[in-house]
Amino acid sequence: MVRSNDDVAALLQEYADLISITGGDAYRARVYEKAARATGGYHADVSTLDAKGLRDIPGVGRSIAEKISEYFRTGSVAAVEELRARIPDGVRRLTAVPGLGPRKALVLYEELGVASIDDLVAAIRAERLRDLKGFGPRTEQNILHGVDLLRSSAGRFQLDLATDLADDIVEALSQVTGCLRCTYAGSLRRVRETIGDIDVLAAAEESAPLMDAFVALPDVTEVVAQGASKTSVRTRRGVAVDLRVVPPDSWGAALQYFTGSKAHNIRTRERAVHQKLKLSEYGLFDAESGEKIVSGTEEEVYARLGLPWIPPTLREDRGEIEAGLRGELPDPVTESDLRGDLHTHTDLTDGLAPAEEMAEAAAERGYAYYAITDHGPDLYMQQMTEERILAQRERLREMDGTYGRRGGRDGMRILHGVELNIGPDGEVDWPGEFLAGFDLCVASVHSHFTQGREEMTRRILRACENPYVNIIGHPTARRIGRRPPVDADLDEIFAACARTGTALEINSHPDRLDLRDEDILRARRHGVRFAVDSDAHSVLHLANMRYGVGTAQRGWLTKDEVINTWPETRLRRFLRKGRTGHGPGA
DNA sequence: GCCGTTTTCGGCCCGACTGTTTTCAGTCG
Repeated sequence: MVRSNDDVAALLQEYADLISITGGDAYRARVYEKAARATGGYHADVSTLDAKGLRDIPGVGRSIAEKISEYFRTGSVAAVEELRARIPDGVRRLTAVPGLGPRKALVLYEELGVASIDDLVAAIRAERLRDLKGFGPRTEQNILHGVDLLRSSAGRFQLDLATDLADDIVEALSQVTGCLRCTYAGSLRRVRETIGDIDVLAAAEESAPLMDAFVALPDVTEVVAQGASKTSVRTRRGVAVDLRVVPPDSWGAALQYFTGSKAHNIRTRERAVHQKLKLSEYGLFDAESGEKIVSGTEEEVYARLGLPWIPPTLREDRGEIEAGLRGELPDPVTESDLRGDLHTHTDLTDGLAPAEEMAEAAAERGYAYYAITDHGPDLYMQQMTEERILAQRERLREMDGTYGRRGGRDGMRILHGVELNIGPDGEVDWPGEFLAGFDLCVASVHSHFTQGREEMTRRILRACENPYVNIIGHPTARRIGRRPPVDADLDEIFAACARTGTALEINSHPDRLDLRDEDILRARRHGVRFAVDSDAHSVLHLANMRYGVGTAQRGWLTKDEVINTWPETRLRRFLRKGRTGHGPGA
């Protein structure tokens, strides 16, 4: 659901950015950032909270609570408006360029009048940056590189934003009288990692009531086109949404057509032609007589083409047609197959919620086991120590089995883990003796992203060979639109994972989705096991699992390849890896 | 601006890297 929490979080973050750009107190900016994060991840809808309720949000005190109230009361916040008047929004958007922060953005604006990404690129091309104090030719190159990165994802939206919006729209339209079916199609249904626009499909005898309801939705800011079968709008967050209304008996053909991908559709239409048929969004027809054969359901359409129904996440023309013809389509892992989450954080490090709240929410998801894996000490800003993590272990041992439907010792098992930092040479935070006390260890790259290919490969291989490392977290360390994947010989790493019994993570966070689908397809050929994890830093993030599962499906993963679908005993056996002697107590 | 079994004032996650410097500011995680 699109929540007002996200609006408030965005506003607080914007204010923090503006404070930083205008050279305000850095601590003040940080407080607003923290409040933004806490609000975005808060379990209750902030628009329903009173002053006291607002102040229960961590990091929200009197002043911020008042600003939030002011926002809901008047639609804006005076303090934010004041800074907005001083700094054009384009200047703030400059700080989204990796390598370009608030200080440099202000210099660029004040000295060169740069107030947009386009201005910025023009100024770099004219070599005007290098004369500024603190800038040079290398800075120009780095910023230009950052702009490329940003632009590679420009016009596309993060999967969670698009999904939330689409869910809301589908829910609203489903209530309209006469709406027989409604769902979203397109790349969102295929769970692509970013979304260009949203395609919503509805079935009704009459389209007008649906079209009217659609353009009247509160999120709609602009109607681009309105017709009987298709209406296009733009929404508050800039996402374009198309609604297509089709007659009920065309539903299957339309859904198949609008789900795509284009490449997949070309293949299915080719198959139709070979069978003297014609496939369109209206149905499957006899090519000669023009007589309609089927159109009601996707299953019927595929069946008439000699194919089993193909899960949308597989429809990319990556061999799914051939596999379907051979009867070898994989049965993709689903969210309900998951028995647990193996990578999550608490407020002991950079998470927002205490372990108890996270465990409670995990138990509500029906998990049989749940791992808490806060950051190790090498991520210096997290201030972890042996004492702190051992104290956490004691608490978790007490909580073990007490959450979940059955309660008592039969309840959800709580695993104590850690997210280790893979250092530049492949070393991790703690020696083996200490790591042996954990139920599992995730190890991830968090620094030195630009190492050369050989060094990076060696580094990650070394982590795989560590007998205590069970899962390589977000293996390529990419951030969609912000940081490219690290340069490493992935096939060598995949082979090492298979050899050593190290799982590769599919990190479900919508700005990571790492491994990505193509890499998963390659990795599984090596016989690697995977862990689909939320990497949750708040209770709400636990639900990001759906994106990780979608990504796993796009990588053709079946349940058996994903270790956190396994029963606990099988999982524990896997987690023992190559360890001898002092294994973790089960 | 928030927060407190160290405190209602004085702290605030800290260190590394980069490119620009000639001793450091800015950015990042």
